[in-house]
Amino acid sequence: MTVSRVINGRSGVDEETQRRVEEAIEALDYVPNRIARGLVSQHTATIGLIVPDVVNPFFSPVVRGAETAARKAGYRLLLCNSEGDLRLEREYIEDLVSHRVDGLLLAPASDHSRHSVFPLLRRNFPVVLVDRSLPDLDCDLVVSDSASGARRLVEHLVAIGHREIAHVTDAEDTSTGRERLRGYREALAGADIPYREELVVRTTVDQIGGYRATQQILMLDRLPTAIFTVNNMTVVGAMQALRERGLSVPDDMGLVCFDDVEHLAVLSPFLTVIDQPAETFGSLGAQLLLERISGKAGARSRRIVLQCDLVVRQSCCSRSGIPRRQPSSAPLDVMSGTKADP
Amino acid sequence: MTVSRVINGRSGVDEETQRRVEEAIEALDYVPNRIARGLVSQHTATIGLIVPDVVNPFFSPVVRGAETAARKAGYRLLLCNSEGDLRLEREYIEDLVSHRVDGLLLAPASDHSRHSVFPLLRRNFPVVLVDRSLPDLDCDLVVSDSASGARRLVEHLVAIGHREIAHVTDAEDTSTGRERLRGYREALAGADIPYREELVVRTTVDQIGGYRATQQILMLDRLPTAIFTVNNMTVVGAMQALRERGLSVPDDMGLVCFDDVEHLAVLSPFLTVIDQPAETFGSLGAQLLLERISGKAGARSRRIVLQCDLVVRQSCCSRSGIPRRQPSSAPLDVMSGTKADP
DNA sequence: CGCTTGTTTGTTATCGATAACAATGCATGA
DNA sequence: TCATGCATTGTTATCGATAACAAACAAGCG
Repeated sequence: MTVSRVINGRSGVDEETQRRVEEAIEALDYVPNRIARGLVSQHTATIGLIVPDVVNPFFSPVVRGAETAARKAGYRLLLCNSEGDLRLEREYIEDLVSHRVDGLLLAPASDHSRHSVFPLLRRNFPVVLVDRSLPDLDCDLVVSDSASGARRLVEHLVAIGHREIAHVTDAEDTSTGRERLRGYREALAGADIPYREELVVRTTVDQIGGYRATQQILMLDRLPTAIFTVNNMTVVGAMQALRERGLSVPDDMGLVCFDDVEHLAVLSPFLTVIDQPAETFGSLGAQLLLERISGKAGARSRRIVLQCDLVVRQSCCSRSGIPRRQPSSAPLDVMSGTKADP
Repeated sequence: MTVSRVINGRSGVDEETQRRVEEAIEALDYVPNRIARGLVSQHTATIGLIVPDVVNPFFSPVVRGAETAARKAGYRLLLCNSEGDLRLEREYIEDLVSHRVDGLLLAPASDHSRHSVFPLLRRNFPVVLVDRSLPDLDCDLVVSDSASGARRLVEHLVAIGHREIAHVTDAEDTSTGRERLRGYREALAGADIPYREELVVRTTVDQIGGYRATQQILMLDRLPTAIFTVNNMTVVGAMQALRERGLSVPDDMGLVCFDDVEHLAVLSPFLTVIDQPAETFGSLGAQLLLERISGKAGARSRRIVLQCDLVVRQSCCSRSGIPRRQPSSAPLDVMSGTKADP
């Protein structure tokens, strides 16, 4: 008990005793056991974070943002990679609850994640969703304005002359996919361009999905002049499919997508994209979660919608007949559209 | 006690009782507390992973590899971002120990991390280092053959005609920096090219460091024909500095580095690099750690050195007078050097 | 019938930290 | 001298799960 008092800096310990305790701690390499402390205090100072994939350049900043915010508040982060798999996601959730994390930050795999999250909310377990919302679920969340972003992206394509724009999207079981599709349709409608079913291809939102979807688009009799893919992984697959067919971007086909990639943006500023504030998803999400954990949050759920930026580069604006924004000759041109600066 | 027996599937419980317990568990949303279980069993089934930065495209695969390997063995991962900061790293280590993680996977910030790690080893606490080794420390580790990689990279530059090759390296307090510098010198020596002090610039291994170091190189009276940067972050800064000076890669300056970036490799296969098996660092590191935790490891430390691949693309081979490997005209050329395939 | 054996369930103590309370020693003042 | 206050230290019980052991009861057997 006296040792406990010394460690926690409580008053009422003789100076001489305190010195002796500190000596003993030093001599024995004694480190207090936070686990045991957690048993008493009923909180672990740990939060869980589940993302589909840390390697995805959208999610790794989310992870960093969350980890940094958590640490600054004295919390630790248990990281889980759901691989976008519902079963795995559910296992992770159960495991985290069993580990008594104080709260959960979740980037859901799909709408079906709802079934794993609902029981937590019913028990008043602190949960904050990031990136995607879940239908009919009243829960704190941080998302971006996908519809508006997609609309602006497609409006940009239209403004520079594209009228036949394909869209690679997901299986329509994610809020982001639905919203981006909605933005795409709104932009088309706003420009009096008819919506053509065959130009919208649903797929898994990974590289191979983007590849296959683009192959399917390239089998159309009348090819579109530009492709808008739903995220940064699908665009990679799309690029591969285009290359295999000998199509160059942007000369033969415009290509735009959601999510910027920091590295890429500097080394090869090429893709025109909608840039989401990924790190903020993590830091703000963690902040909301910590507020809820500490009871500062109130009963009402908070839904934060972040705005994204349209970053215009060169991947969609040099089609024959469609003027480029900049002449593309000198190597210096590659600089335009760069975001980061040292 | 009977409940405990049911949960752990032990024998000696009446079927009728078992059914009643299960009903109660269901009705009460009861979830066993692993924390309390850990108090008894003295292990948490949790490992700590400290990396300088999850967003770095080298480290995010390390994290994924470690997380996946850990999960498959029933372990969880506490992720920490040291930001390459020694103080923060030390705090994280103490915190993880205090949380009673069963072991620690560490990508050390620098040689000085030694002082944080040594006390752990003395207490026989399971530790595995990844990416960098620490001087005079007998510890399990997974690193790559940096010297050989650097040598091959510079030998390649020499083979295609470069003789004045600058090197952006770190403050010489990391094993990777030293080894890569050694490889650089060996390659020069092997080609009878004198080592010139002013062509080697030490810096912090981040974007801004690469930027400043390259600026310094560009202030030389006689410019080199190629720059070799120590990793994927410095190369980004180098690219920015080159662009600011209106120098094009590879026409005005060759540029090569350590670490490939998956995204970049497909979207814009441009940089000639040494590709390290990043994910394997994580998965193998976790495997070594789990073996040590379970006592299967034996007293001797295991030091695993992974080989890396030279990936030749177009960032160093078109200097006037230095022939390109491929003529650079058709868009299809951009495909050469691509690693990933769907 | 009494003893052993096996099945099932319940008690107690433990992990490590700590809240709540109890005990100890010493000094002060009535 | 003895009660009282104060500073300091020690005890007991607790968090939740479980190891080790104990108890309760039925069945089988000589």
